[in-house]
This record gives sequence, structure tokens and C-alpha cells, in this order.
Amino acid sequence: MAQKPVKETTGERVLRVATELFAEKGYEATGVEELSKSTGLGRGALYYHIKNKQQLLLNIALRLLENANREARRILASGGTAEERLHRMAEHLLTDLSTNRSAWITSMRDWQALDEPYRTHVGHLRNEYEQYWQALFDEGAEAGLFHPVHPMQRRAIVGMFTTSYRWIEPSGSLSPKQISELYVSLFLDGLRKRPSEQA
Amino acid sequence: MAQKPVKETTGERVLRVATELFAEKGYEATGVEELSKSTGLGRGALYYHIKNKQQLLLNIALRLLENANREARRILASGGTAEERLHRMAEHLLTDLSTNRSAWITSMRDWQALDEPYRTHVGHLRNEYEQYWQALFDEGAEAGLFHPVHPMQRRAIVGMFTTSYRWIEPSGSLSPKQISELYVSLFLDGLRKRPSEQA
DNA sequence: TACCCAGTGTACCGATCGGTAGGTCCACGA
DNA sequence: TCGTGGACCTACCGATCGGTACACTGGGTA
Repeated sequence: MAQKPVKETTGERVLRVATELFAEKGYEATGVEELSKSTGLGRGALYYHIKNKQQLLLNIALRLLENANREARRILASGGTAEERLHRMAEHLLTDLSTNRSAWITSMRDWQALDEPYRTHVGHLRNEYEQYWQALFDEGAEAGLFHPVHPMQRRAIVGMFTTSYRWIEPSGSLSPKQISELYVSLFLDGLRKRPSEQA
Repeated sequence: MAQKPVKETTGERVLRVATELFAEKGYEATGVEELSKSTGLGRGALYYHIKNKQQLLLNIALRLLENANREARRILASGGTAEERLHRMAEHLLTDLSTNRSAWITSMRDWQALDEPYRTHVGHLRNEYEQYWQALFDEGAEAGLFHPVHPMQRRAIVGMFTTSYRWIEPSGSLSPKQISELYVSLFLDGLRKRPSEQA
């Protein structure tokens, strides 16, 4: 495989520009006219490539979540202890959050703008993603490594990661891997000093 | 003080209904006409009580954050160890999240719809709130109780709490206090079993 | 040359947007 | 009894919304 075609199709370009616009101003606040101007396409040309505005939002969310679930399954099935895979899971999420920040912002913040049944479908994909984390925690607990994780704690942990779209910046001083390690050590080892660690 | 007036003013009612509407459908997606119908007020009457739509959003966020900061200062200055106050801080946040869920949803999700300088102002109030948590962590670290907390970890912890508006329900089986304890034990003690705890 | 059709721009659609003008109603005080 | 002002409603504003109709262009093909 020498090199995939460098040029993105017009449809892909529209989706990319829409992702950035939605992330910046919000889905509802972004007009089709603005998308038209930002892509350099007229209204008619725009609608030649997309079905409607809502499909753009749906595609952004679907692409993001389906990819996340695919990768989560891959990591879950990969070798190593539950803790090792947990680190991988965390690093991958932070990396994805950093590289696809706009799509994460839009998916997390504006998914309620979706009509049924898309909205429910997206919700299911999110639940599915959370279950992969839960599976890892359960594995760790069964192996005697972790304390059992309450579902509400699992939601908090995953939420802690995903809500990072608020401040993550690809140009930040810490790499996604470093940040993920900061997070994992937080909920794995905790902040409290052991008696043996006291100064 | 026998009893505060039971009846809310029309202005307060408008703000309350707007909070619920914004939370349910999103700020941009909620029309003034819908707010008019839900309050039972005509358009003219509505604008007699409010300046414009955006001021509603601003007031929702200001009321929430100013109250949160006031309470945080109070707890920070109250007695006890850093850990004790941390538990109080967490419980208070979860309780507030549970009782004022609609306002939290709107403030967290739609604050970007605010024009400058309001947007920046709200951002500052949020930073202020985070600093009260940071102060508690710093106190605990200085007392030799906690490991030093990286700012990114502090954001993650506070984010873990605030992002709970997504699934918190006042009628849930766990009380805000119970949930807050679940969270605090998570980042204070961690999930990992100590060697002495191994089965 | 004649045709075709993917891709595009322009002009326009009805609906709805946030907001306002101007009048009505009524409780209250002089 | 009249005037005043708070609270309210109806009718309307220009702007913008998402979406469509339709004509046109240009490169490839028969």
C-alpha cells in the first residue's frame, strides 16, 4: 500500500468543516449559510453532498463512537493484565480526545439535538463504550487486583476522561499519555499518603 | 422570621421555567415562543419581566456559580482537617447538582452561547470554584496527608463531579451523600487492593 | 459533434427566530 | 371620579432559519 490518496473528497471536507464549526459555536447556533461560506460551496452544492444538517451531527457522533468502541474491543481482547489494558484504554481515549477534540466536543455537548431514533442509538453506543471499561474493572476485581467498582464510580471515571475535552489541547505541555497516567494513578492508587510514606 | 413568602414572583417563575426548558432542549433550541407558552404569559408580558433571552441564561449561570462559590468559601473556612472539609465540599456539590440539576445542565452545556463579556465572567467564576478545591488539596498536601495534586488532576476530579449532571437523578436509589462518598473514596484511596488486602 | 451527468451557484420557499409597538385592563390613591 | 402605572396581550417587525427548484458548466464518452 504505497500511499492513500492525499486529497479528501468534498463530502469529507464538508464533514470536517462542520465538525469544527459545530464545536466552536454549537450545533444549533451554526447556520447552514455559515457552513456554506466556510466550505466555499454554495447552498445547492452543499446539499448535493449532504442529506441535511442533522445527518452531519449524526455522522460526527457515529464515526467517533463506532471507532471508540472498535478500539476498546481491540484493547480489551489484547494481552496482559487488566491493569495493563486499563492503561492502554486510558491512553487511547486521551489520544483520541486530543486528536479529534472538535468531534468530541460536539458529540458530548450537542447529541441531544438529534431526533429519535438517532438520539437513542447514540446513547446505546455510549453505554456500550462504558461497558468495555466496566469489563476491565470486573476482570481486575475477579483477579483480586482491584476493589469492586460501583457502576456509579465507573461512570465517574469514564466521565472524568471524556469531560477532559473541555481543557485538553493538542499543543499542551503534557502528552495524552502523560495525562492518562495522571488520571489512572489517581483512581488506582489515590491521593492519600500511606503511613509508610509520611514524612 | 416566621415564614418567607410562599409565592414566587412572576420574574422568578419565568427564570425557573426557562431553566427547565433550556435544560431539556438546549438554550439555542428553545424559542421565546415556547417559553411564552410554558409560562402562560404572552410575548409582551414576558419581555416585561426579562430584558432578553440571553439574560435568562446569564442569570441561571450566575446564580448557580455565585452560590457554589459562596458555599465553597464557607466550607473552606469551616473547622476540621482538610479531608473532613473535602468530604463536606463533595457532599455539598453533589447535593446541589441533584437539587438544581436543570441549572447545572444548562450552565455546563450552554454557557458558550453567552456573548462577551458575560462568557468570560462565567469562566472566571468557574475557575474560582476550582481554586477552592485546589486550596483544599494543597492544605492536605502540606499537612502530609495527600500526595501533591497536579492541576490537571484537580480539573479531572472537579470535572468528575460536575459531569455527573448527566446521570444524577434526585429520585435515584443513592443519596447525594452516598454518591459523594463513592467518589471521594475513589480518588482518595484508589481502586487498587493493598497486598494486605489480597484474598 | 452530440450528449450526458456529476457538481455547482442563484434565487427563492414557508416557517420561525428574538424582539417591539401600542393598546387594554384593573387595582389603587388622590 | 378620575388619573396613574404595573401587568398583560395581540399584532407585527425584519432577519434568519433549513431546505429546494432549477439552470448552468465543463470534462468525459459515444
